[in-house]
Amino acid sequence: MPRTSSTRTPGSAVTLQQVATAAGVSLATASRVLHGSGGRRVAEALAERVTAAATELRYVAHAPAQSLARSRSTVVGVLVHDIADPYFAAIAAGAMGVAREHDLMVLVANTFRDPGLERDYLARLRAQRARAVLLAGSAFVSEPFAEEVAAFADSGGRVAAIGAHGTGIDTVQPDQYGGGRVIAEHLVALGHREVGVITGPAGLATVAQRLAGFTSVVARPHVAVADFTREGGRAAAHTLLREHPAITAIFALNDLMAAGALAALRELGRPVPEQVSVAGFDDLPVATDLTPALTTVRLQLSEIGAQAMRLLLDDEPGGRTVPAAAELVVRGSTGRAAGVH
Amino acid sequence: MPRTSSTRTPGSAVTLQQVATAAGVSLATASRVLHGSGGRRVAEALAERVTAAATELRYVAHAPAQSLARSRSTVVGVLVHDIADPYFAAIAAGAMGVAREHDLMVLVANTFRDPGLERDYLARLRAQRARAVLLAGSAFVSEPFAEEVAAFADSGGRVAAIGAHGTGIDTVQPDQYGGGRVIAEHLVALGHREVGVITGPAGLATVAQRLAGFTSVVARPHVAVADFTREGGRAAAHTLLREHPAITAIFALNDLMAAGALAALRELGRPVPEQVSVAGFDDLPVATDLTPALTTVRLQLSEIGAQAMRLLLDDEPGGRTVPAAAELVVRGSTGRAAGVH
DNA sequence: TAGAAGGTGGAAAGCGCTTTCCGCCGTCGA
DNA sequence: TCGACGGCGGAAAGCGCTTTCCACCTTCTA
Repeated sequence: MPRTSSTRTPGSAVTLQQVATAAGVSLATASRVLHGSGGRRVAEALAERVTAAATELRYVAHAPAQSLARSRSTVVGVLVHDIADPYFAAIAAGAMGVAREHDLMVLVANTFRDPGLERDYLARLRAQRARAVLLAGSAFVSEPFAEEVAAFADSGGRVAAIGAHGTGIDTVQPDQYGGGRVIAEHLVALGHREVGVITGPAGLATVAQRLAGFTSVVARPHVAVADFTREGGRAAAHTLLREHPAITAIFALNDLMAAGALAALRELGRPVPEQVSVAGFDDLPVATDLTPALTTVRLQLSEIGAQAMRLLLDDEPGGRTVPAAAELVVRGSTGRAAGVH
Repeated sequence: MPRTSSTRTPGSAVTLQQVATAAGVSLATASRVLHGSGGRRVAEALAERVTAAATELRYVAHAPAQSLARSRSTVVGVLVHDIADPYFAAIAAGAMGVAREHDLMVLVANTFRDPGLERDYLARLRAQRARAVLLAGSAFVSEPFAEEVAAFADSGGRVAAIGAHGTGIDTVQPDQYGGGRVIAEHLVALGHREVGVITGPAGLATVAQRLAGFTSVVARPHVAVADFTREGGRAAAHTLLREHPAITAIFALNDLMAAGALAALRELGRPVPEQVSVAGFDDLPVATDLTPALTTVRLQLSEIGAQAMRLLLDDEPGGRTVPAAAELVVRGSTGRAAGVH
């Protein structure tokens, strides 16, 4: 009888049957003691023997078998474009905190911004019978993806998203529009009239919303498209300043690109904010460490991720929308427009 | 007969039996066609009927059932202290890239630096029958944790770690010692004699190694302990400068703390590097955006994560050690010691 | 004192797959 | 012409759990 951990056969895990045998009870009893969801009690004496045996043997339940028998798993999925992007990392961390309160494990699907992979991962999350999936990347609004989302929901999983998404699913809606607007108002109040905007890839919902908020105040900014990375922002800033030398302010649609824009201005020897003001969006931790510190819009990303996970896990009917604030944070990178007194 | 996706009963997923019935073949045949690992072929005509039915019904295999039957799962675990920390995010991203090449999903366990949680997650990863687990956090060298690692390996899972770890498991070893040494040499070459070091929590292997490398050159630096965060670094820098005003250089054991140290120096109005030089470790993306840009030690984190995942997934025997380079990157934050000409 | 009611342990039937057998059929060699 | 053999589809036995159902043993009540 394998009693101590040193005598267990390596390579084969301990089963509940072994625990039951070691404790001298039936399989059913052992199951009731250790995972007692049958809603039944077991006599104290037996229960103790079982837990003792389980501890002794280092037993942990075979999760796949459990999922099969209970037809519900203990994993949830989080779909992100790129976990190395601090924006997604913060959301994921918030979501994970809540998941852990519910004793769930988090399967992170890193799509590398590939729509095909996005679908694929969603299908695999369905295969895993993940209880829920959080679409953290502002997904491309493609037909096949929407179908895959529907299939996931059909098979009994819950879906929530950050930002705008189709019908029926829960969403946490950061006030992207309001954030864009408040940055624009801030720049206008400082006297800026020639303004450049560095946007991200078209088709991303967040991009459209932030931009719409901004243009609701500044009707016709000069626009350059970049790919939501620091390098993209740097290149776009160069382009913008070359083609429109009169620009006195640049609004980058996220902080990463704003960091790139600051780098570009440094390279050009144009002082910030004396000659050109720069603003970002997200308020990533890096914003305070830039020079000058970045004026931006604060999204409480970790809390947003947590909130989305809460929506996924309470058992209310779906289709809800929870707003999340976007708050202007003024730091040193914006100032009065050159020539305005 | 539920033929189209619109007539499927919601809430209950499609099973292989349903696909088989729809295709007019047996369960076994359907299994062979769709997941054909039995090493057997099926006649063309039948195979086509089966795949057609599967597509039609949007069938995806029940992964837990598959894991149970095959007694091997398609998930791997990655254990990190905090996914929101760019250090771990980069490692995780690298690991995920390789996992995806192998068609594996990644379960990310965020331990929030809690040793208890670390153990707990490892047990749950074992419960999931994760094929392998990557210990990305330089784990606390605690006895119970080591036991849990052994239990995981015993039950047939592979284990790899970044940085120093017990026996038998694969490890990727960034040259922490060498990195610490090279920073020290750099500072000494610049004439610094009074040097402060901001270390992390004792018990972290990386901390010990980086520090050891450093002190192999600078025997007795002034040491302040912080908790590996920007705020910790900032506070520690203040302490260091208050207690040892003669310090002309600060080495923070990671870039996050170095960013904090730079902030502290800004607050004190001490110019960097004219009065005080600052160096970090890791070369996170933020390093180039600090002012002045940070002198640091480059670790190719993403590649390190990828390499570790490769070790986990090839089928070579374990216990290997793969070194990873640590390369000095000199930027603007270090300069000649004040008073040295 | 007997019968009902309530509590507790165990046997067994799945959960959705994989995979080993088994048996059928057609082909080929002697 | 007949037996051996190879190829391929299907039946069925698990994989490790959960949970229903049944049997048994105590109480408690009339």
